[in-house]
Amino acid sequence: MKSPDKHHKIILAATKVFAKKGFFNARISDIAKEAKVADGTIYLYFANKLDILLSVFAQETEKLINKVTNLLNAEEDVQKKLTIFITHHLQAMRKNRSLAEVIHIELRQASKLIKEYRSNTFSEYLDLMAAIIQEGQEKGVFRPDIDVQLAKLALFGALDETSRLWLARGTDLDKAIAQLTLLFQNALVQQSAP
Amino acid sequence: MKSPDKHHKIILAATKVFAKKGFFNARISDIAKEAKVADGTIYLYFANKLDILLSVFAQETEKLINKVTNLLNAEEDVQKKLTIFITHHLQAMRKNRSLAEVIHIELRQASKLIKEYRSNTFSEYLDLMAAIIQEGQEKGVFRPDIDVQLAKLALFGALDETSRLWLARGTDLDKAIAQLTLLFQNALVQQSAP
Amino acid sequence: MKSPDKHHKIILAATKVFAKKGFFNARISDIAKEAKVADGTIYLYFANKLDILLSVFAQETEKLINKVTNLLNAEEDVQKKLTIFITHHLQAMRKNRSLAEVIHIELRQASKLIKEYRSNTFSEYLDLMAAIIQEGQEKGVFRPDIDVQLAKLALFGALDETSRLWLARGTDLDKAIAQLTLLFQNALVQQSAP
Amino acid sequence: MKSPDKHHKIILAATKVFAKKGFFNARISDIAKEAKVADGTIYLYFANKLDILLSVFAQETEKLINKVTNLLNAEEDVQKKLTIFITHHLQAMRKNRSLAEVIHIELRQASKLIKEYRSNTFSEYLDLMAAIIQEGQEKGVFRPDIDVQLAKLALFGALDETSRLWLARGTDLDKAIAQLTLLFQNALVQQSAP
DNA sequence: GATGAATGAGTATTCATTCAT
DNA sequence: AATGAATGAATACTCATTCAT
Repeated sequence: MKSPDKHHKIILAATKVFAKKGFFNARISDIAKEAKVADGTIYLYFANKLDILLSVFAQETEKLINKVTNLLNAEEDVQKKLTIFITHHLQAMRKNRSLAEVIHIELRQASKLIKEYRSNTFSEYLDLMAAIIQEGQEKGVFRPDIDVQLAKLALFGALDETSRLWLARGTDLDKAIAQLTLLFQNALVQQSAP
Repeated sequence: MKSPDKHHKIILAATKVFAKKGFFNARISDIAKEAKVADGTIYLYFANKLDILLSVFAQETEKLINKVTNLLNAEEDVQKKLTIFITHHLQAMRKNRSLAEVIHIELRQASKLIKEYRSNTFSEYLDLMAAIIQEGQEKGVFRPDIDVQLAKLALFGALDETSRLWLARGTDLDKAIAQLTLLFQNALVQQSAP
Repeated sequence: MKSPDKHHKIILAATKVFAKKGFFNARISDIAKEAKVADGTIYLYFANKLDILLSVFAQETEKLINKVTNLLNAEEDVQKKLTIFITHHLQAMRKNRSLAEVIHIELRQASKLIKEYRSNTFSEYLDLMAAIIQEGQEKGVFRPDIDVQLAKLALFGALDETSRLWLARGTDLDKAIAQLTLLFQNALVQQSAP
Repeated sequence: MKSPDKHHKIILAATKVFAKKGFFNARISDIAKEAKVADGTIYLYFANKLDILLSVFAQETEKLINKVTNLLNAEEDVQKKLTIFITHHLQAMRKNRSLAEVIHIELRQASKLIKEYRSNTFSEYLDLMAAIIQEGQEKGVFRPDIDVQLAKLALFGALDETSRLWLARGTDLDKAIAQLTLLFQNALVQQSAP
């Protein structure tokens, strides 16, 4: 029976190697060495190189979803929920730099290879944002004239670009969290009647 | 003397091929065939494969800068300038789909290879946004508590993510233009005193 | 574990192919086919094409040294030692035509690539000649006014040129052995006092 | 009409480049640049790359023959003739280092390509040695039991090996001239009857 | 004659994947 | 299950030669 332990070791190693070298420049043997298994062993757990990337991504996304869902469920206030999402996303990137690299660089890199690259799991993650915005609109807290899907997209784009700059230049993430929160609260919150 | 015409033909062909296949999966011979020159001819004009990508990117970015600068100079109102930038960027992507692909996929794809990839030229482009925001703040039209660099980043991220979705799903770009304008005007514009 | 057998098969094949085509005109795939392995397999055993040539040369030189050293150790008379060296060298070339080609054509061919091409191992081989000459001088058999290094050089040049002609024209090697022996005995042996 | 001047410039340039890089590593464009002509111009004077090498070699050999023939004709004594040949050969190498490289490295390098590489002209040069030896035998000065062709070969091999060492290590050529003269006089001269 | 831009055949080397052990 | 030696397809780049100007 395939060992879940080995499967995990390979995922971890692959995340590291993909983050460091990029999908195309990563070698199977790099991953094997990092995971301390033989090259051939990898093919007992994954169909091919792309499959490894997809698995890495799916698994990490799953974790993100679970974590942030819990946080959101514990909160009533939609404005605070928005803050929570922004905060958690960027903190998660900071906590797992390799994941950050994999998400916003490698995923795009392989996008030509993956038909449905922003697949179910990742869409679910993005939809957590959509749900917050919609809830805000329904509660009359967020402006009703903003398209939910567009806002979701814009927010994710902003988050992603922010984490890219952090990766590249080591900019201040805490400041970014505060600023993005401010920016999107401004953008979304309904002006209270005088 | 090397023909500028051929240089141009190769750039065009490369943009097309990179957009279609991605940098790593593009073959020099694909580009040569598309440009209707011999493989070797490419090396009379470019040092290597990466150099082609860089040249494509630099040239197209230059065009973007020139075009949008002209449009912005002809406008006084900062809010309208913001609208102009958003509108022009997405329309330029629509007009040159290959460029769109190259910008937001290929550039990241090769980012591991290019140290300063988002270098000079592209930074200049992004700084056009920063200039608008700053001008707005100075004129008292935009909120002063928003960090210019952060806002620039967020806006570009939103634009980029939007064009990505358009590339992937063919979403409605005109609606996106309207919505992003609305969203960022909300986010940035100072609430007038009652 | 890499098979020593395969290493050997590749060396043999390379010797043959280099001898037949020359270093620059030999193709890795020629060697692979001759050795009945895949092209890639060669790179499990050798770093690159030049490394193959060097390995071939080093190994064959080693064999020459071992064989002729044994023969020389079994002989006391220096004049006979000289004869033994000349004889063995040319007979070895005759026995292994490919080696002959590699030694005096390929080695020079690649000499621009190899800094210390006539390095260690081959120098050792040449020094066997020097040792004989020196011993002859010390025993008062060979003329003392001849420079050992020069004589060594001249003798090797003569042997090498002889084997070249044999390769090119198939001249009579046995006659050459007799004649070279005669020539160098004349050249080196001290005239006995009347 | 083809300019003899340009032909000469190319020969000179080729000698230099072949000597420096070796035949296979020399580029036509290197030679063209060195000769200050266009690449294509070379093909107005030579059929192909190998033809250049052959022409270089033939022309330089011709010069050697003419020069040494004059010197030999001015001398009666065969022993002195032998000395003259040895001296002139090594001095010529010293005077034209590039020629030396071309003769003993490049020629062998291309030997697989040239069927009759040691062609007529070069054979003529070698036969000057044979003629000296034969004359010596006929005059009763040189030993009659030495085969003329073999002796010629041995002498050339010794000269060639000597110039190789000079090229590689910068050894003392004057000493080499003296020693080789001594060695081959010993080898060839008939012991005077008591 | 002279040029040099254009050509395109040619090849060492890499690396994902397989499979005998 | 695990190994890692073996495979061989795949490709960026070079350079001798040509030929339109």
